[in-house]
Formats: sequence, structure tokens, C-alpha cells
Amino acid sequence: MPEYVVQNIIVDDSPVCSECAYRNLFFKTLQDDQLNKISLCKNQQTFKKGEVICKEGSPVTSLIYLHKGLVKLHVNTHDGRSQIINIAKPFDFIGLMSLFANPTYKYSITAIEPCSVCFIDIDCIKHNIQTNGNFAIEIIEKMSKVNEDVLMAKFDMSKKNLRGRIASILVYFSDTVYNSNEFNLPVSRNEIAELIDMRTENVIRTFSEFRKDKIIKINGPTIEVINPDILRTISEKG
Amino acid sequence: MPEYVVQNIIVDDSPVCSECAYRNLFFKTLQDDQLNKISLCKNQQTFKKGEVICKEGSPVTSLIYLHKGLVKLHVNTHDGRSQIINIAKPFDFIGLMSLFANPTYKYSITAIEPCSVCFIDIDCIKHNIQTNGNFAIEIIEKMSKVNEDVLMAKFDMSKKNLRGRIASILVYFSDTVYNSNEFNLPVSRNEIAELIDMRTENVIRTFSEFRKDKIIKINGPTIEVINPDILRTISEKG
DNA sequence: CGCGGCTTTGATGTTCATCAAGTAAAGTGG
DNA sequence: CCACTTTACTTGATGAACATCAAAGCCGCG
Repeated sequence: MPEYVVQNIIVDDSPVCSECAYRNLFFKTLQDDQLNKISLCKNQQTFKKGEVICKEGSPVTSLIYLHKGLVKLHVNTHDGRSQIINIAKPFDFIGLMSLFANPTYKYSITAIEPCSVCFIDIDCIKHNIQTNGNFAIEIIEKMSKVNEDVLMAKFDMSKKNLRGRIASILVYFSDTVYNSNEFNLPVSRNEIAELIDMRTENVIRTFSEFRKDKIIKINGPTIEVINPDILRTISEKG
Repeated sequence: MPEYVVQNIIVDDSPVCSECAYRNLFFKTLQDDQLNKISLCKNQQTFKKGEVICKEGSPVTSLIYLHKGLVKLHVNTHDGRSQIINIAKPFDFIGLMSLFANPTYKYSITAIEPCSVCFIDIDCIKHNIQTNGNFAIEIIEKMSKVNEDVLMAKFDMSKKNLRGRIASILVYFSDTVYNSNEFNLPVSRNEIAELIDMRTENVIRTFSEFRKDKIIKINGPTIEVINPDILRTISEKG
């Protein structure tokens, strides 16, 4: 299985902030001494698949970012069901979306693969925003981007039919997350259903159709995309 | 017809920034002299119904906010159709959403009622963010809130059926926008369809059903909500 | 007056949800 | 390690909700 590749930077496990791959993407306006101060109020943890990283309704005390792994952002609906807002990979700034909007999280974050996560105290971040104008701009730009991406993804999804939605999820995993035509599906059929706003049975049916149409192969948890071009076409036209 | 009422502040037409109702909601961390500098790089304009305030794809040069009137944020789909992201009223910070995310607008903004709009040069705003930490925090919080509201609105809408969607739109106009059970519908049936992601015919059908069920009265462009309680129930349960 | 756009209603078709029932896989406790 | 339970997956049949197609009425405007 391939490693995560994000913008050609291989994600490492360095515990030192100043050497963290995030630095160049997010904290580049901070000097070493400022970064070291942030180091002091950060807290790095690992999570197993299925473990809850933060829970809907709990107080927002940290800027969370995903160092390594894969997570889902999800909300529970009134009728006991779950709805997945987004599946996020490293560098997706998972906690940024409602960091400053609310005192409590509007959604839960759960690991769907083993994760390494950094929590940085929110007051520490706020202090840096207030005292470092460039950092403020950087945060704002990142936040805007994250929000817009999520919104546009939802928008695009709502325009597609069942086949188009399934295809776009498969393209997402193969192109954006794993960068490979063969990968272990990290989510259940039911979770895919929650993500694309359809029912489990129809997710399965469409998988079977794609298999019969020789677009994908399914070997237990492994998906192999045989015909990426058709998949992309279905994803776009569907 | 009622005036716009937003958080009990009647929107006036004052051209002086320091007396603008927005000041207390948004620019309260700015001193008079800072605000006066902003005054110098602002530009207030009026738009008639149907006029385009900003166009998808054009460069983002200003923070746009709606002083008076009603606008729609919309995108054009590949197949020539239009999709409405949001209908915004004064104080909704219409241009904030993708202000810092992109060099060009991802959506168009069009007046659906006569509007008074303020454009503030983006470099001017950026300068204030960089030099005034509290202003930076204020902008960030506002942005988060706007984004979250739009996202949650879309989320809630996607869970409702046809009747629920129509009901929620009517509740939105009567409770949030016009604060009255009687109002002139500022959008066509087709525009409502674009907003709730259904077809024009079904919007009309549902309007007719609500009329037959004595929930609303329709007199030309005027809608009167006869039974607000049932409407709210349909909006929530649908 | 008549043209074009918006609205309305009815008939028909598609897509997807729901229900049902059965199989495979993965834990669980003796 | 094996019976037992549970959870995920799979397939088919049926129905409901909404889209699409068609046709006609209304209304403002040149």
C-alpha cells in the first residue's frame, strides 16, 4: 500500500514542530522562537481506527490538525443516523472549520485509519493571530480555502446521481488520498452511503454494477480501479 | 410592506461609516481614525432588482457587504442551469465567504430587490487585519460563522423532502427576512427551485397544495402565511 | 393584438428508498 | 478451537418521491 503523498511532501513523524512538514504550509510566517512557544502548548496523540478524536458538542479548546492518517467529520441526525460531512487526509485542517465560530464542536471527528493528531491550544493560536499580522492573514486564507472546498464538494455532489457519486468517491480515494489505482477501502459501504447521502443497498448495487462493467475489481477490502478513465467520466457526467 | 428588521436595528441609509449600523456589528474594534481611513477606500453603490453585483470569475478586489436590500448568491452549472447557494439579507456579509480563499469569485451575486451595497478595498481590510489583532479575530469569527451557517443550512435542506423545503423557505422569508406573515415573494418559482434543488413544477405544485390546505394564501406576487405553526412543523418534520 | 416569459395542471417515467431474506465475515465466550 | 452471535455485505421485489414531458392559461409589454 502506498504512503500518503501530499503535494509531493512525504509526511513524517517528526515530533519537533520546527521540522514538521506542516511548518512550510501553515506556520511559515512564524519565527523559530514563536514556533517554539507553540510547541509548548501543543499536544500530539495517536488514535486507532474507530477512535473518536473530538466529539460533537464538546468545547473547542484546540486547533486540531491531522499529521498522519485519515478521519471522517460527521454529525448525528435527530433520528439516530449519522451523516458524514467530509473525509479528511493530512493537511486538510480538520478542526479549522468551526474553530472560531462556536464554543462547541458542531461535528465529531473519528479516525478511519490509524492517526497522528496535533492539538494546539486555541488561546495560543489566538495570541499569535493578535500579535502577528501575517499569521492572521495566513490563518484566514487557510480557513477560507477549507470552508470553500467543503462547500463546493457538497455542491458538486448534490448535482450527481448515484453512479456519479460512487464514481467520484472512488476517484477521490484513488487519486487524492492513496495516489494509486489499488487501495484498501477505509470505510464501510454504510459509511459511503452516509457520505454521499444515499442508502447502503444502493452503494453496494452500484459497486456490483461497476464490477460487472469491468470498471473496478473488488477483493475483500481491496478495490482496484481497472478503468480510471471511464470512472472519471462517470464521476463528471453522472 | 415591512422594513427590514435585523436584530432590532433598523437599517438606515447613512453614508457616514462611523454612523453606519454595521459599525457595532463588525467594525467595533476600530477606532474612529481607522474607520475614517476605511471610509476613504470604500465605495457605496445601489443596484436595481436583477442587476449583477459581482460576477462569478471576476477578480476579488473588495469586501462586499449588503447595506440594504436582498441578494442571491448563485453559480452557473455546466449545463446552462443556475443554482442558488444562498439568499442573503443585510448583515449577512455576502462577499465574506470566499474573500480570502481565491483571487476570483466562485459565485455571482445578483440583486433580487433594490440594494445598497458597500465595497471596501480588500488591501485596506488586509492592512487593518495585519495591524489590528482584535480586528483580525473579529473578521475570523464572522467568517467562520457565515461559512458554518451556509454549510449547515445546506445540510438541513438536504435532509428535508419537497414539502419541508418549500415550508422552510416560506418560514425563512416570513420570519427572518420580512418579519411578517404577509410579503411579496422576491423570487420566481424557478429561483426557489434553484435554491432548494428541485424542479419548478414541483415548487408550484407544493404552493398549490399549501394553498388548498389553507396554510398560505397567494395573491399574485403576495404570499400570506395563514397558519405559521403548521408551516413551521412541516419545515421541521418534513 | 400577439409574442414571450412565467405559471399552472395533468400524465408518465426514472431514480432511488424501503422491505425482505439470505450469505459471508468477524468477533465472543465456553 | 469451535459453536454462537453479531455485524457487514449482497440481491431481488416493490413502492414512493420527484423529474420530465406536454399543453394550456395568464400577464405584461412592445
